[in-house]
Amino acid sequence: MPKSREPLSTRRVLQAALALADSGGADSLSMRHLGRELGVEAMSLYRHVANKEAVLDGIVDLVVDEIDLPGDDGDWKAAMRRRGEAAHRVLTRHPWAPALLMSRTNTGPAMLRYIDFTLGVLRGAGFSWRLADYAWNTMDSYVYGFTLRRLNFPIAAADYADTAAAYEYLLAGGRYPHMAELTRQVAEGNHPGDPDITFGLDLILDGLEHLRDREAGS
Amino acid sequence: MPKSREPLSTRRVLQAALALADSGGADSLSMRHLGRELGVEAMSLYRHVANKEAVLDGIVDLVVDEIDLPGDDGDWKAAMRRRGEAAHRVLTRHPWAPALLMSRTNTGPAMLRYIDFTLGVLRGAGFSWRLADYAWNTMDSYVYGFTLRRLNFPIAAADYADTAAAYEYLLAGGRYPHMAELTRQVAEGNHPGDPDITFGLDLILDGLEHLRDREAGS
DNA sequence: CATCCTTGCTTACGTCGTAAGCTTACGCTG
DNA sequence: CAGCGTAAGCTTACGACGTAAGCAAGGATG
Repeated sequence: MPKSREPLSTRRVLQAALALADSGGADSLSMRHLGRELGVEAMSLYRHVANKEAVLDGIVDLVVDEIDLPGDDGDWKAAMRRRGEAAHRVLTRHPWAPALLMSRTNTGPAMLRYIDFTLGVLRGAGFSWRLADYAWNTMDSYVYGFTLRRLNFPIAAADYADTAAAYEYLLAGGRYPHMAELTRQVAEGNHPGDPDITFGLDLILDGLEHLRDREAGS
Repeated sequence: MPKSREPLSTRRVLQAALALADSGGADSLSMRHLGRELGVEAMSLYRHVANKEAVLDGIVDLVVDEIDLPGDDGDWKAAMRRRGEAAHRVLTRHPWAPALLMSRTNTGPAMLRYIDFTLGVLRGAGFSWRLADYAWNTMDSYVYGFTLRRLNFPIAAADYADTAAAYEYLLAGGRYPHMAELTRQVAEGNHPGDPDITFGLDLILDGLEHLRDREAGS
């Protein structure tokens, strides 16, 4: 047994915090728990981290840093779609992250790099500054919003059809006729029900392309 | 002073909780604080409400119930746009609400009514069940996502241009060239910067119309 | 009048973030 | 090598939090 353990550092604290959130969700990330995980008292963490807010900011930026930025090979739409899918994938790996990402102002280096890359792709594709700004805002609102909703969807994707049938009691009263019918369509297998992020992604990208071309033409 | 105050009720508890969240944000909504506001001990609330989760579910549904459903006058796009704008407006009035709305499964009556209405509009406009389902999911992911991000935007809309200039130190190092240039454009007044929900709303609605027509044609 | 049920109160437990001050041990200077 | 400053971690403590368990009072019902 090592009598003097490896010393703490901001980096080590944040990595442990990330692991803790991944394994037990955001609720299990307390300063006391985090200290225990590092073999240290809670108050010792404050030597390396201003407060819990700083820990949350830090691990969000660690997550954003995991998002791969595709190379810009000239096809801006493909690059943007891959970027959105990568973000969705990473955020799904860290289910506690989207809520934090959206409800705080994040100006960590990974986030800035990520936004800068996106603006670069759009500008390279001929978007005006105004349109590029609106474009990435729309994209990200959708991607984060979709991911957060998706993670809290009550039903695991696998047995969606089964569960939809079980929910039918809610809809039996005839008060929500369209929802009832939609549920029936899903239960009967006529429609997968489980939404996929690429639907909205392509929809938005096609729309953006159209706006860019119209702006250029006028 | 009335010796016997008006008795509590689930309704009264939820309304007080809503008022409390509106006035002090989600953090100020604790069972103890809520009891104090009603002239009652915290534990007394549990006669009328299962636990705090139920309170949160309840006030979210109260907020959703404030969203006006436009009459469906045959113009589905206008109805959907008004619906999105109304949701955005209501959620902006209750800034604590979007995070709760997105990160929990809400099956309150107001929410169900709201979704049912939306499905009705889309079905009435000739969307297939599959496309209608994807459509409202995309719309809502964007509307809630946009609203939540917008609420946490660091800069009040009014003085965006001024503040953008102040942020420039962050971008001076040349590490984020596109962000720096975008900030400059905003600071110089060439582009408002402040995003507006209708941009993405119209973008999505136009895309949906296109998909519907293509599906009908094939 | 006796009973029960509803409503609200009291007390208590284990958790949380963190302020304030203390101890320990390492590295530098003289 | 002695002395000391400083950094790292520890201890204690405070005022929140959600809520389990049981109690008290008062009105309704037999």
